[in-house]
Amino acid sequence: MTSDRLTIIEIAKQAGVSRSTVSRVINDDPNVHAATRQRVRSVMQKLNFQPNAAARGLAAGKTRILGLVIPMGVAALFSDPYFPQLIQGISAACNQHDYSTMLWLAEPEYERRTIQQIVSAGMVDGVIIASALTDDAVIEAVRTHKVPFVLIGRHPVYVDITYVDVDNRVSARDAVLHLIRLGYKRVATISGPLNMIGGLDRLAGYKDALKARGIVADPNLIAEGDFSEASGYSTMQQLLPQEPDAIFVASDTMALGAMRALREAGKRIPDDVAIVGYDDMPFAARSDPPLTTVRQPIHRAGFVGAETLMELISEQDAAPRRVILPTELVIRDSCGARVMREKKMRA
Amino acid sequence: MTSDRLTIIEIAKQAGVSRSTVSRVINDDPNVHAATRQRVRSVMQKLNFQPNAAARGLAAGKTRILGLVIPMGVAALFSDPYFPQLIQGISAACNQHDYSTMLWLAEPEYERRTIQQIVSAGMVDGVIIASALTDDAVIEAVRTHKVPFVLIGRHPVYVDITYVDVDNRVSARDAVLHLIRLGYKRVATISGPLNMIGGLDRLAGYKDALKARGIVADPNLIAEGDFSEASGYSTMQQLLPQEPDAIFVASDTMALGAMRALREAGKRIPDDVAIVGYDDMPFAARSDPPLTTVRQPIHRAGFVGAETLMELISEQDAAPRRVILPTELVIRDSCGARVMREKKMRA
DNA sequence: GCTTATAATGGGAGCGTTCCCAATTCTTTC
DNA sequence: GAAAGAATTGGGAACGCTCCCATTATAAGC
Repeated sequence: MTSDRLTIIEIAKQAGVSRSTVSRVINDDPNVHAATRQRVRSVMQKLNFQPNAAARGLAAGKTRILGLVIPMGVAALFSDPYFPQLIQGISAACNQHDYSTMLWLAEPEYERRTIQQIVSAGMVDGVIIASALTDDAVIEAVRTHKVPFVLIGRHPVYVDITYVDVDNRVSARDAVLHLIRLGYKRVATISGPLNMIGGLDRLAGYKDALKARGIVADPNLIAEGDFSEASGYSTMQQLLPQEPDAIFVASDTMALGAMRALREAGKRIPDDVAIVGYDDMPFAARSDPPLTTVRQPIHRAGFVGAETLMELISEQDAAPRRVILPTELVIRDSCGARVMREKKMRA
Repeated sequence: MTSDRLTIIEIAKQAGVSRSTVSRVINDDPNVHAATRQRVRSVMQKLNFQPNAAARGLAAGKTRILGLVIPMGVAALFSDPYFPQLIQGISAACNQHDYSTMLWLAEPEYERRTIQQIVSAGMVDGVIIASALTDDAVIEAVRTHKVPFVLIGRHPVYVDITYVDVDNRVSARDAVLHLIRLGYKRVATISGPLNMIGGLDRLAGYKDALKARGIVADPNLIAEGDFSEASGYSTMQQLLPQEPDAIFVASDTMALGAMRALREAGKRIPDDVAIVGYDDMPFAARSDPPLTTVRQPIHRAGFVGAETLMELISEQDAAPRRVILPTELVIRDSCGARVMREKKMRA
């Protein structure tokens, strides 16, 4: 029974070299003769050898694993395709750079243990924190433990943190300006949760737009949702008595809910109430009517976030980075722009 | 600078015991005096000690990490809430049992490397394979390498494999029988991809139902989709000339597409064409009209799958397990059952 | 051709745990 | 109160790799 685990030593033996040389080949050390490298490689290939991850991690102090932490405070996000897209981006970057992804959904009850594990068990070389609340405990923890990390979404307070984000504020402002330009007079908004930076920034953008046009923001036209369809629905109902003629909704999922409420109230979209969403989720193009929305590159954010984290890991004392990804206002039917243009052309 | 990493030895020193005893406490070995255990525990707590994962993994040969492998052949699944729910279930089980989750989205190009890594780098103690194609290479690999694994969804060929699934066939049959009982004469189906066991089984269930009622299946009323909204849409268009009066769609996401096609064709649901979906995704209850569908417990499947895998890991030579989770036909408006009942009551 | 620099290689010493066996300390029993 | 057994504890030897330094082979320079 020679079914011992395959180790670097066996490879060394078969290739006629030492442990060290095999290790060098594995780690792409340039100080190996080309012929030797080739020989070692082919032995590894032949035996289907894969170096033991735990041993490498222990010896080198690096695991080549990135942690993805998703605080589950806002479970709503998990019921739409936001996270799948983000995860795909991260995973693609990991595959490309020979990293793996560890996933932690931080449910509140387990959070303390989880956090400890993340920061001090040495399981991961760094972590990506997605859509954290503004006062997230995980951020605090990785910060004090000096674990490399990047946020998906900027941080409202700390300025020395690396993050990947879109310009929520400016893109929201532009979306609202689009509505104003189309002639709507009472533009309302359903914001995201205001304990998340994205929610906060998009609301600020909404206000910026009004101010830019000299319009005084009416607090009755502003309501807070939680990114879920249900909240879009109920919040829209609550807003209806204020008779808005247009509404900027901080996520497509909520926009769907809002449209459902409008439909039930007998309002036509965009004729009675125009609507603009945010995200450009796959379903936005297929809703009835198709939703005008702000497209943000979620997959790309995950990809870039992971790559940025890898850079942070390899450079010690790397300076914090801020990556802002571009957005795009996708004009479909729900904002009324098309209808109006057609009318104008007919006239 | 005594900023050396905190190890078991420091804990031992401060608690006045040996390495071994600390290790015993960490691993809940009963052979430790209660008082000693207490003392060690409090020192660990005070210093916020977390044993090094790589070292444990190396020494014990166990990582307490489960791998979740999602072959990305069917990317469609990733754009609806199926995976988020599944992942949440798995993650919840892991949290509860002190495991972590490693995530691999197996993109075809990287698959070989990824597979090797999964099976022979010792990163994980076992793997969960979700929605694999029927001839998946990953399954082959974990099988020959004797890595414990469970499938989400049964395997069409191997019978000695542990899996968690719902009874796709029977539940699909019941859904179709429901339509037949309501009096529909030309019941069509949009199946899932036929290289996935779920797609296969649900189609078989459809045929079972027809046969049970002595109806000869009309191949023109059967069309294959790929679980995506777009495929639901185009497949429905293709089916329309056959003039079905009801349709069983193998996923809610496809059902959404089918409804869009029907709407565009001027068909009323359920009056002109009744429709039944599968999954009971969150959006099914809110579609227009609300979708009658087969509810399957996705979150629970993930949870149970993870727990089952943990059992497999701890018992050597465990016998394969087959877990079948219950489904439920959720009757809403799209199948016409309510409308009919109301009509009947009025009469 | 001999010295010196340089490219390749080898081997010892960890990395932080667990596991096993031996040693010690309590208990129990007669 | 001594012997035997059980409960508790300690320490050496892995686990499979990387890292550093020493050594050997090769190339370059005069």
